[in-house]
Amino acid sequence: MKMRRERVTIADVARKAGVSKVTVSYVINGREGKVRISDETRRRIWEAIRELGYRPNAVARALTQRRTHTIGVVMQYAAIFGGWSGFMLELLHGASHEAIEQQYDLMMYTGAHGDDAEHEANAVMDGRIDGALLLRDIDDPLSDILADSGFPHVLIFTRARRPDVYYVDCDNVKGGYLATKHLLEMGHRRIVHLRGSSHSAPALDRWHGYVQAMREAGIEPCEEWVIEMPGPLSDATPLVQLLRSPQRPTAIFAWSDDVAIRAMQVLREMGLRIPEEVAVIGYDSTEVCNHTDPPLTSVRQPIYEMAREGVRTLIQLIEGERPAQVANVFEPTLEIRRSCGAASG
Amino acid sequence: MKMRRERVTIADVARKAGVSKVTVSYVINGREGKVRISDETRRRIWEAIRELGYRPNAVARALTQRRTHTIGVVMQYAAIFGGWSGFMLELLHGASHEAIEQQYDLMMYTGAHGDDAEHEANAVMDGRIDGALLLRDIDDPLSDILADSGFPHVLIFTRARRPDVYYVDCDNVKGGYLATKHLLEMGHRRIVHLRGSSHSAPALDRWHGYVQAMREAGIEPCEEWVIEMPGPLSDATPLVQLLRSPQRPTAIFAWSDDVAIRAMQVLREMGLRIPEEVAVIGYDSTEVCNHTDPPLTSVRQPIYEMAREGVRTLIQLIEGERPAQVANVFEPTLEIRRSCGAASG
DNA sequence: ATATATGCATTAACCGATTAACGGTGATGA
DNA sequence: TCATCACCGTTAATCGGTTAATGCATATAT
Repeated sequence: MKMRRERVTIADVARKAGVSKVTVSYVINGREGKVRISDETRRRIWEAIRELGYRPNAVARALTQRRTHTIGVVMQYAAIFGGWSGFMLELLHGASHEAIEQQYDLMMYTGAHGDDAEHEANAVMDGRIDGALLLRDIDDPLSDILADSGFPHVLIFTRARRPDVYYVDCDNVKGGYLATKHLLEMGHRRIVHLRGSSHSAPALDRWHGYVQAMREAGIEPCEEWVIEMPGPLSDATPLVQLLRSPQRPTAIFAWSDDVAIRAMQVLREMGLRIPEEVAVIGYDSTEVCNHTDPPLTSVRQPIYEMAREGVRTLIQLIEGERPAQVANVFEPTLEIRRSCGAASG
Repeated sequence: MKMRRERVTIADVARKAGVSKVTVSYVINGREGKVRISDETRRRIWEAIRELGYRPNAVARALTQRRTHTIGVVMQYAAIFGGWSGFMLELLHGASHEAIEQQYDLMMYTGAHGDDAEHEANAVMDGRIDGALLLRDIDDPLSDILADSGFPHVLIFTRARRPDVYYVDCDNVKGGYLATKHLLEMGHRRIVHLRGSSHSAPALDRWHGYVQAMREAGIEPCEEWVIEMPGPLSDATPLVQLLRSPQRPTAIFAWSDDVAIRAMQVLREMGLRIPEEVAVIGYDSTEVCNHTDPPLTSVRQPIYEMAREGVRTLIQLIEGERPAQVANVFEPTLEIRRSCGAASG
């Protein structure tokens, strides 16, 4: 058993068992009803499979069936793995849990292969996956190409631009509103928003929620109060400058937990106490929020469940069902910890 | 462009361009030298490809070439995504970075499909991936099966049991030693070790490093001081009990960052101050250590780089090279923060 | 005695590509 | 005039499976 054996094919098994390839195929796949196989033959075939150490080739099978039982998770950049919160981890956990349960495998695409959308679409639709979960920007053309080709896919953590594209999202306007409202209720007026990328629908929506809450409170948020900070490694000098200004903001609403954590770091370096001098609120309420100093109040979206739901929907599409609702929008909830000065709980 | 077109194959392109399939194949793959194609023909073929919206089928290609340009990351359980630290995130970041750079795609396997090793081996060797990166227990039989079949694979974050199996690891005995030594140098004598699973080579090695350092200091670590706590959600009552005993431990060495964070949580709940009453040290020194309260001193292994190195080695194996050294062992370093009372820096 | 059913398995075609080997011009050189 | 070469491409086989249609005994029904 130690040497590198030649590849064993179904033909080898058939030869050894003294039957045709087709018979072996039927036995392996348990296609009773189509064709009948005697117990004796079945036994001989399994024996041959065992003795030869035969392993079915999924590629060959995929070619005839035009099905791989594999789904892809397509991200915009590999850098999303560089986040400080466990967002991506929780997403993958949910996705793989559901995939395993439904006997699907997972492939990961992180863009930047051939760069342009057409090339990415080629990679996605090259037959290796039956469908894709897209974690992409709102202005990304990939979904359009897939939709035009009738390729099963579901967007997650964003809305879709087209009415025929399935997506799983959380109400980000409401989330942004909840966060800002909480700060307002804690008495803050000068609230800075650290916004995500302008290509990200969640980021834009959360920002709108912020604006809405501010206006509702009779405050017109000025431009300098909205700082684009897509990731924890983004340039923080605009924030620092703002914190040095005479009319220093008293609260920060960060569009994601990791950016909030970065903000807390900045505050600490500047010697500003949280939440006494500046309150901070994050978004996603990932596990890390429980362990920061102070624990980070954050708006929760049920990442794990949303990812599972995305996979569930995708598999339905792959298997020819049409889930009734194209949009699957979860509700965000506020999870109060300590970074905003409210009584935790 | 809106309707779901039928699958376009290379034969369709050939027909439209008025040439044979083979000619199209040669043009697409730029196989100059093998066969000569006139500029005019080449032009017609590309035009046909564009007009028909042809996308090459990677499955068919993989069948003939017996190559998919895809590698698998094989984990033991999906639950590894449930960790509180960004270990898995950093691993995936490094792995996908290197894979992208080398034009490979990534598949993820999280075990538990058919359960037993033979089934898992079938899944891994079913032709969809060219090689695998294994993140598995030390007593796991999967690597043996792959090795016996000559299937390219590399173990990461563990050593190998066989001399012919490539692996990328970090010196965990030394890491455990470093952590314990640091606590000893800070004056601690009653040091508890929160050990990982007994199936995990890193966990066992770190434990041995702990024992070694303790003995070197003339302390025989008693059994109750070593508590098995593989994950942050493991039962913590043994730890709680130990902390309630009259001879309360003054320091905790956790085998991973997330377990260390859990320990800090327990300490906080018991009203014990860190590091004044109990010092805590973790392992991996992931990003989260910078943000905990207090920042967590931890032994660093360069996860990102190790993952890249694993992929690099794997691709060499796939492409027929034999990297000189089978074992690739990185050095751990101590990263002092605040949770042990030492001057941070 | 003939038709029908049942049990068991086979043959042929196909999935969508790749690779090795060969073929037919027209121009050039001996 | 015949051989040789360059040029441009084709034919046939193959990768490792699946599916539809068919074949051929033997047993049972009419």
